[in-house]
Amino acid sequence: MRDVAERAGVALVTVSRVVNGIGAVREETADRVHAAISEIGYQRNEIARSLRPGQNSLTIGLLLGDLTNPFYASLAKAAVEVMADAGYAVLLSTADEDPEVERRAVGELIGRRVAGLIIVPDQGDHAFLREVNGHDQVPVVFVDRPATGAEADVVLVDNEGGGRTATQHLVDHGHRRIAILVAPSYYTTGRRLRGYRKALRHSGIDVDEALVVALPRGTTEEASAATHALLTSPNPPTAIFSTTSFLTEGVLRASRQLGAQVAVVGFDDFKLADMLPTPVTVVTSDTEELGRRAAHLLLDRIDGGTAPFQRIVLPSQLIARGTGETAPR
Amino acid sequence: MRDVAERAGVALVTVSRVVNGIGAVREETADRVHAAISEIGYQRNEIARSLRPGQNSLTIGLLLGDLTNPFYASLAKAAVEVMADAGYAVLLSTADEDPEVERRAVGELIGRRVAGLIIVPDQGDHAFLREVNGHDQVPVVFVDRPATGAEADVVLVDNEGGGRTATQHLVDHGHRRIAILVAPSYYTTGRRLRGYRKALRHSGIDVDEALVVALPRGTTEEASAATHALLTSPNPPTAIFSTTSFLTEGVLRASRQLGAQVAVVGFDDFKLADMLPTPVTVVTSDTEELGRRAAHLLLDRIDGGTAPFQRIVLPSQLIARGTGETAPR
DNA sequence: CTTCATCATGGATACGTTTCCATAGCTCCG
DNA sequence: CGGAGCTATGGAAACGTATCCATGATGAAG
Repeated sequence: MRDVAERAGVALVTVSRVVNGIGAVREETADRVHAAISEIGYQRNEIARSLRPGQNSLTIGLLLGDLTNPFYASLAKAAVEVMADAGYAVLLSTADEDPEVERRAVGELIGRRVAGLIIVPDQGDHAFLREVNGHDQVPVVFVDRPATGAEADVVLVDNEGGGRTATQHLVDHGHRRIAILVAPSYYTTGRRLRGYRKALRHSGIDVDEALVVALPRGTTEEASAATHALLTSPNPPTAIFSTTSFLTEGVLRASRQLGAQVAVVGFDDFKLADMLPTPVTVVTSDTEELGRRAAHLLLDRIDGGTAPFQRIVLPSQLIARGTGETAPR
Repeated sequence: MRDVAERAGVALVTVSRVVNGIGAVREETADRVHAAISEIGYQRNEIARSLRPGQNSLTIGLLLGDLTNPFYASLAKAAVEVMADAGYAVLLSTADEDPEVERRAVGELIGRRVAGLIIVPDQGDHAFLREVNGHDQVPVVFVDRPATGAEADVVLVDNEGGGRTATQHLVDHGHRRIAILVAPSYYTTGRRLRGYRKALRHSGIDVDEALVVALPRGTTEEASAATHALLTSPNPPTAIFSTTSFLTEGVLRASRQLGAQVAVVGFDDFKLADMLPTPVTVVTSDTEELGRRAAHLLLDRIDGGTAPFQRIVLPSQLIARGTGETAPR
């Protein structure tokens, strides 16, 4: 900028004014400045700019899990879109369900003076946010799961309702022995399990705890193995509710391998679900909307919004495609 | 930092020294500073830090297309991983194949003084990089496609080789009338088409230009419609090479709808390809490796690497699963 | 005892902006 | 014709950090 000023024969202030289009500058002077700018190839330094008091960095931090998971990818897509429209850049950071990594990542982002944070929190305690967040607390929005030990806006999916819908759907098609696969470390699958229990109780069916299968890591392989075990057991279930798209994949692989005729409903839709030999029935919600809502919530906070913390719950809906509509046998 | 200094009763310099662990500071003094730091909740301001001369921002820009596309998602995942390990943060920006948006996005990133850029360029001219890039040219690495009008390192997939392999595979299984679906605006599909032509010529088969189908936008729907048209034509092909995973999906949908027995090989693998009624044969390459290589190339440049521009081509390989091995009929 | 090296600490400066305040010239009005 | 108000411009300060240089104290070596 100094070079530009020198070249145009004006003071720094004048260049600043021209660049920002603020204040009175004679047209001829402005032209000279513009000429100098394009000759030099000058571009305003946003970093120096954001250093000034009262000026935020126009950058937010987005902290989530493995982008290879379409759920996170849609989330990121939507958030980046909304933020870009609002003039914000997005610092992307991934913490694969590791509390320590997450903590450090938050520190890095705060250190870069992001104006806000969108976090998909893992199950660890998030009280650390208060300390690491420094004096002028940066606004935070949690997505997909609330965080323990920290108060903030949060955008969720109706996990319990979805779990109930999925289970009820199977009951409605005559199933009584319905297994559920859960990844215990996830908040979401816990709520889905609760919906499962409620649906069964509501239908007067006792929950057979042998059919509630906890998968420590929540991987496709675990789900596959668990399904195999369930279906080859003496008293197998006639239906399975898998609470994650990864788990659903495992269930499908195992049941195909066994040639079993088990009904399946999965939580979360996935690509090509309708193209499989038997199209897959799922309960789904609008992941991109999740990201958009979170982004807007964050923007409100950044703009000084002082309303009480919100808890937005997006609806989930069932898409019947085939695997969920087979009768027990 | 000033507050910390005041509270600890020392000068700014001393705090800086303690924070960075550089220079001689009496242990007792350092303890006092540390105490003040945690009392105040101080966190070093990376922005101010990067403002200093000679210090880069430890941030890079990643500019690519829709994250919902698994290809971009894996790329981003790998790049973020490598960069995080090297202590860099990643500014994520998406420009959906729109040259004007891309140009502005690059400007934004440069304005934020990224230390380097990883770009998946669209087909437009990239000479603008030179001007927008300012005086001290920020290093750039292109991924998946080279950019016209700009010299830089680039990491590619062996598109031509992959196209040739895919086509040859179909020829080897007895096919003579092989259609190809191409999105003309993409650099990649153009090279795959070239491989297709070479394979056919090599086998002494004349290319029937009616079987070379250009899809203006490259969407699944277009591919579906084109496949329908091909298969219901008087002289239909017995095999289809679809040059993109989106196109492959369209081909599969249309051929299933028609109940047609057409052989299919797709470029790029996709999830559940092995779970479809007839598992899908694809040519694939390691997308994450693409991102990793790009990241490392960029890090080398940021560290002042001055080697001539590299052009890395990753191999592609065929995975036979079923749709590519059916005989013509 | 003097000189010199070393240690611990501090002051000033620069990075690139923008905001606040100041100044000079001009116009308009009483 | 003098001052008020406006226009166009410029100077100085501040944001938070790290580096360069300086200073005083302490101890060691001669």
